[in-house]
Amino acid sequence: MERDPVDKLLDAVESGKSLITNREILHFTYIPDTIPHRNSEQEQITQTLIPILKHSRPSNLLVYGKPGTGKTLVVKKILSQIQKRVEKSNFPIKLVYVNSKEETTLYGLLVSFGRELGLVEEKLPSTGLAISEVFKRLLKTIEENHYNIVFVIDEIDHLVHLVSKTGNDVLYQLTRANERLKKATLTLVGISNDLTFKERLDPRVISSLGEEEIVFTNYTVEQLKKILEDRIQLAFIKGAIEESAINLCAAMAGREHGDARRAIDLIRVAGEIAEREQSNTVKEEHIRKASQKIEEDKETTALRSYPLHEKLLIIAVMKAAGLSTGEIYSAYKSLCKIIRQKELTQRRITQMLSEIELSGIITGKIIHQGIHGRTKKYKLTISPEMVKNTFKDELTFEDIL
DNA sequence: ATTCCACAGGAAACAGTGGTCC
DNA sequence: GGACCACTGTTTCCTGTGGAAT
Repeated sequence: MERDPVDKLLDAVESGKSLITNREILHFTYIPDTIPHRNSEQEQITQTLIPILKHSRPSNLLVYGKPGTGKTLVVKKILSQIQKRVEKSNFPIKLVYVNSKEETTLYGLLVSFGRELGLVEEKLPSTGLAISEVFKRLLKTIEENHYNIVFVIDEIDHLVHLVSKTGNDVLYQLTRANERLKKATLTLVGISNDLTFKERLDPRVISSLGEEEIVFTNYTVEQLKKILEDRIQLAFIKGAIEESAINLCAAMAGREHGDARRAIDLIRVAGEIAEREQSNTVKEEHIRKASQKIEEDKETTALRSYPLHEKLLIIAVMKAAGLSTGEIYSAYKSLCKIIRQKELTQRRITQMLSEIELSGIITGKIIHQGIHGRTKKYKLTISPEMVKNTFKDELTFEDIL
């Protein structure tokens, strides 16, 4: 009698033991008691913030570092420690943490700042007001409550990008807010992934925001390995991961500017794959598979999240691989005709192409063809099958794939 | 030495949405 | 109910460009 294949599989999975004992620890946001290899940075940051405890205004602070170097974790940890110290005193310190990437607009960023200060919808509506009005209300609340604010702006480079688009000088006003506050203070802590973003800043802002700067250097492969070992000890059963796998994992993450988040992600996914394959240990091949899976997942989510015309354009590039903008534009126009969509102008399409190029799904190369003009030739960096598979469920594209 | 192609990509303006305020 | 605001996605208009062809 042949056994049911599903049953067989389920039996096998049940009898195989789990390699991972605590998944929570395999997420980067899990904060261990100590953050490894960042003692000097922690000390520096604490130094600059100490004036708060002495009831005076500390320097504004800029923290730099590539993704996954632990910047945000360190800042959050220190601030919560400071807050604990002053909790019982009658000297209120308020910590406000805002991530610029989570807000699409400048307005939204200021509003979420206001919400943290306890301004409700009626006092600070989330649309409709002038930005200067929002600002006025924020300062009024701070002043009235005699708050001492530490305003942490994560990914401040993104904020600078937003500001430069609208031409508003909110950052400047923030850095000078103390001149308008009499019974309260405002300290800014900016966190940035981009070491060059200062160049795009108004020089008046740099002088006050960049009073103190702290750089988080990239983790070395050895440090990554130590971090991994710490987490593995907590999250995997003993001996579940082969030494060579840890080495490979640290090396792969180290190659990408020492990103600890990526290293931990890699080991987690590798563990899951190994479990599914009912392997007793996590081996090098699992790390490799994990790396590939993470890449592919990133690509499919990116593809899915594009709006209609961008998707059409990606399909057009797929069909007209290696062709010039003009040819891609005609391909796109005929696709529009088939699915009865109004086509956009060529100017908009060139813009979209460069936006998609930024995400890495397509690459473009400028070609000078003499009398045949200048153009940019695009091609997909991912496999056409990937595009087809991702889009095949969408009814709109039924006729064109 | 000029000309001239086929776009790239900047700047500005505009339409539409969803809101406040008085 | 009209003036005003922020913001997005778009169109319109424009200037610039490297090198094959002349």
